[in-house]
Amino acid sequence: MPELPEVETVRAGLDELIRSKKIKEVKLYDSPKSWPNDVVSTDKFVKDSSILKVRRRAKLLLIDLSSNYTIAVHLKMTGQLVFVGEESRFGAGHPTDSLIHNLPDKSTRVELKFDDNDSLFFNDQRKFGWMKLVPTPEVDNLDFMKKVGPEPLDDSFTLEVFKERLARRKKSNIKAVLLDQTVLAGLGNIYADESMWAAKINPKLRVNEIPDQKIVKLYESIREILAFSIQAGGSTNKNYVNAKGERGKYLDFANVYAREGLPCKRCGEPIAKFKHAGRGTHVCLNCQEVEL
DNA sequence: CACTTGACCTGTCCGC
DNA sequence: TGCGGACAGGTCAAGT
Repeated sequence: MPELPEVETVRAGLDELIRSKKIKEVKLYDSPKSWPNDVVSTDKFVKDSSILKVRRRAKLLLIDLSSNYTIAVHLKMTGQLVFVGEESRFGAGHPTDSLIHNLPDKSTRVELKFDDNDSLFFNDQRKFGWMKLVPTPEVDNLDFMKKVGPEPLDDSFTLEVFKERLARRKKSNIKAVLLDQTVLAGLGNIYADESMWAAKINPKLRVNEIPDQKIVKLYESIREILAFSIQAGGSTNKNYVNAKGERGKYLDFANVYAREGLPCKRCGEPIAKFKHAGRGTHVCLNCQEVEL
């Protein structure tokens, strides 16, 4: 999925598109057997309630309902939340770069139907994602919410906070640490690689092997890159789309992710890709001083 | 304990 | 064209 900028883009789009709409019906397209996650069913706390607002914490979307319940949605790798309204159904104003043409499709798991006949589709090709219904006051008590690290774009996320979080994992590999949601919320494979390139950090180093001045640069880079990507509507590599079914444009500006073999934008050496911390990892061997 | 690996699924792409 | 294997943006549980 979707990392922080993608989830935030979906959140902002959804909040605008579905806020105050009333849910008329919840339709499940997948049998519980093939999708054993905890699903929103035609529960009385969903049907006939209205959308109050759409929130985000880390990579989790929280759709607050007037019933005082919240639909929590995790998109994982391939989840999509796509709104289909009057305009997209009948062509006028249909986004030109929409990747979504006809819904429901093969990957549709859940449809929320609103009383004005607009719909919100939850699609998920790989079925890793989930939706669950939680009483709104209990959202903050979810294990996930208690464990997850700070929001990197919050004002309260200072350089000192970042250093504190990293200090918990001094001997660990920096890439694994950046991907660890309990250290810091929201980074995934794309933005971890992009941030380390910006700070000229070798992803193979342990946290305590990185000079302080590069940690400072990493802190700034993470915030700048995430903010920039939100402006660009996130990254679409394969599946990701926003709430209107449109692609994100961040990868047009990416420095390393999905650029294997292309020249580094700083030094011109070709970008390399290798497996590290269990993930495809993109670096400039020269700028980041990486030995394969 | 802390870190690494495999599993969850489906689709796509690459090499033979 | 067909088939097997590797890989894909995330997160757990299980194993070392």
